Amino acid sequence: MGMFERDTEIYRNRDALREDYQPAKLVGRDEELERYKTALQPVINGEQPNNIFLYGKTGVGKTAGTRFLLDHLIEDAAQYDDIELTVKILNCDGLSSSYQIATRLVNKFRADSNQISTTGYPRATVYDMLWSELDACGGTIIIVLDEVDHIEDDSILYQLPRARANGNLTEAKIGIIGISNDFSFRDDLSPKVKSSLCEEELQFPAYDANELIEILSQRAEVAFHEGVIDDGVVELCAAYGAKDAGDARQSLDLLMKAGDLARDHDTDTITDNLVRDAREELERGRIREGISGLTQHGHLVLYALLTLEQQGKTPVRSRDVRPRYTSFAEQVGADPLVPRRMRDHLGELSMLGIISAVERNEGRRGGTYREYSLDMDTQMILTALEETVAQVGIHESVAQMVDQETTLSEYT
DNA sequence: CTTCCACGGGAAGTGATGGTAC
DNA sequence: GTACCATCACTTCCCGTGGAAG
Repeated sequence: MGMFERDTEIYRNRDALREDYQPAKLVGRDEELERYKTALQPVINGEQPNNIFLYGKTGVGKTAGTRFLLDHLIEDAAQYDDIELTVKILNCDGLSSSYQIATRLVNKFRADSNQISTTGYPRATVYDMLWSELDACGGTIIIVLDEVDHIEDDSILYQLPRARANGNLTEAKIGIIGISNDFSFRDDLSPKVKSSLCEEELQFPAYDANELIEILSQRAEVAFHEGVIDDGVVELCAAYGAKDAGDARQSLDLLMKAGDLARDHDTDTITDNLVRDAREELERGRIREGISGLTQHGHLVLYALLTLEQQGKTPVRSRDVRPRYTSFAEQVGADPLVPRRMRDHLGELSMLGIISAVERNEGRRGGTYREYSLDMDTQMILTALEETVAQVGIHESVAQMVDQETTLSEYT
């Protein structure tokens, strides 16, 4: 027996559950894709492409549908000698400024050996680089900006569609496809940008439970061997996805995680219980990821709330979190943040779903304030903190306190 | 009705960090 | 090296708000 041994194989093709898998047919998006196709038609006619704005909640097939159509568009455009089509897809997640978008776009057009740094240049320099890359590429260029709502300024969305009119480009014809799950993003755009970016608007509605079941069944059939999935598992995964705004991605992730758990445990069937375990596991991952992205003070605020929860002092308003937080900050030799900033951290934690906030208003007596409490199991948060945080001194004493379920008198 | 509270949101500014260009 | 440049976490300050108290 070697060191490695093949697992009991429940998967026929695990990739079919991945986000980037492209099934031959996209379920439940017929009308949307038909309209999308019409909006892309000018490309094949060799005309200036439409700018398209696509919106709909997460996991409703916006990105999948876009990739699907653009792959076909590239294929079909190849049959016409007079069309040189280039498609670049950029996910704007984690990029907050037009400057960042511009640097990434320049790099998309450049060879791996010739990439530019994402900081350091003046803004105008980066734009000039972008124009020369676009013109050097030439032909028809479609730029897909996925999660475009992450960009906090209009600049690139204003510049790109107008680059030709403003004389920055002479060769290339540019089409922008903006994808967003934030409905209000469109309304917040300046009128100038709105009119050019939103020439064609497409809306993808959420999947209903039946569509989710159909999608999951379609993928599961490819992904798993016969008889691996218990009755009701697909429906359960679909139900979780449907509850969270018709999100197919979430349902698929859940099914895949359940499959992975089954494989790890050397069992050959996926049961309802395994799906529930998978859900917990995914939740843990989400929390861990959220916590690892926090600053030192974010962690200290969370430790403060954690101990208060442990002592049964939650829900607690920010002014009562503060003394605990400042004492922790002093223990690790950090200057405590100003109250306003500490509240920002509390708000960030509740955005991440790690803690929950309830707004209260006692009018003239108490004004408006928020009461915070932990939204997750204390032990789970503590474990996540331990894995990602190097706040040794605090962590030890907090962990001990949680373990013994005693109240340490020095933190009152 | 007005008053008042503790907030949240936003603007402006600071100083550190990490980068380019000369 | 110097002169710039963008970005981040943060501070400071100010203004607007919901709703019970007066």
